[in-house]
Amino acid sequence: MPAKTDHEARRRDVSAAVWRVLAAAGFGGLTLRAVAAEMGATTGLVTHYFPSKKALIVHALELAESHTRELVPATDGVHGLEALRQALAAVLPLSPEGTEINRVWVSSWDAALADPELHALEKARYKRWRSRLHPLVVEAQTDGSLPPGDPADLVAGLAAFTHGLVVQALFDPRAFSHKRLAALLDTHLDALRPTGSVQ
Amino acid sequence: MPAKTDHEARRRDVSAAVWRVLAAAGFGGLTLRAVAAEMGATTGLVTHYFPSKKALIVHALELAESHTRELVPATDGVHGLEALRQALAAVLPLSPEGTEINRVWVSSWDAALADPELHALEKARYKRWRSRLHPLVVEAQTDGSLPPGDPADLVAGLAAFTHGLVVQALFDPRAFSHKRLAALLDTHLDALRPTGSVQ
DNA sequence: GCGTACATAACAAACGTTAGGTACGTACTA
DNA sequence: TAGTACGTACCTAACGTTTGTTATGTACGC
Repeated sequence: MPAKTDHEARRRDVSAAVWRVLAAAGFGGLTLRAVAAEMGATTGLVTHYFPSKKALIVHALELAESHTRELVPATDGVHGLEALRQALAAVLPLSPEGTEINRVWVSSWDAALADPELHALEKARYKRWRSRLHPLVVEAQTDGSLPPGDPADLVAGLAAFTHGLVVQALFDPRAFSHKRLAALLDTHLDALRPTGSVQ
Repeated sequence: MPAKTDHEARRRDVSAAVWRVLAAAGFGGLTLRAVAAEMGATTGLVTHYFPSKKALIVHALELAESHTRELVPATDGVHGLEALRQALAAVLPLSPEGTEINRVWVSSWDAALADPELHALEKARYKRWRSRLHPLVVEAQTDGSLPPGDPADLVAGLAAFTHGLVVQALFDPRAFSHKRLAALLDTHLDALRPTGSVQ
């Protein structure tokens, strides 16, 4: 006995509203009432689709991850260092959507550090991100555009570099323009080139 | 007409309590009542020394910065890349205090991104950090242990790398042990050595 | 008639802030 | 030297909001 409304679609509407609230006010400003108001509805609707605020948060973070993945361009035909460069650039706040995602991401860390369950989810998310970068680094190493050594260390370093830039850019977008961010990433990757390697 | 109690000392006591609350519960868990309970006192005491919660937060962030500075070892007799290495290592969560500071720091970003005043303060704090690193980078460039180019770019990249490691380490301290964090920093600095440069 | 989809509304808890009250040391006056 | 006025240091208690959660009600398609 299915109802007329598309449950999954409506749930996505709620998620979208959650996303808009997060982008505007961060996790500290995420309340059921704010989400409801964003939809022009009441808290009853929100609780109807999400049993608790925690569930709302968890789902919002899953949304953030999938949004991030959507920004990564198709790497068809692109290989080695260039594929890695594109994968890292996709994380930088080079577009309004990218900025929005990163703002949500960074602001989630307060809650994620305080709540054990969110902490574990964030830890796993980081690990997934690194394992997506891993094969790209290995490929760049084999063609000589990245130095040898434990690829996991290189991945961690590149993830760190990228996310560190993200944070600085969020707080000072004027000093870290889109152009400069891209240039910083390029220069950095080039600087890592093994000694003797040429373009 | 000074009172018997040392106002400044008592204020520091309150700040210390704020700090302990932040380290344990993050900014999301920072409430006047939690601070008061941490001191075994009431909210009346807290408001007596800080006019508002905002003032409490601002002071806590100033505290975080000065704590960070205290961890930086004296660079007497140390120069060039080694001084830079020490300055960056001081920011890493290599000790319980370092972990505590970084936990507070990272968790402050949610509030700092949402509130314009805190945003400006955080932006300025980042700028101050970079300008403290700047002369060290220049020195390392002149002695050839860092490649030429705009030192500001190198500073931003190194700050990014370090803070990015901090975040990953906070979420996965087992995967990012003290030993590995130090090694990652060392390897990274060495990888940046200009082509042809030797130890 | 029954389950889904909401709105309405109330709940207790926790929040920042504010006001009033008490205790006590210092400073001034007689 | 005694007495009084005053400012500081807090506690107690309440204020009005806002929070997440929950119970109840209503409309409506199957």
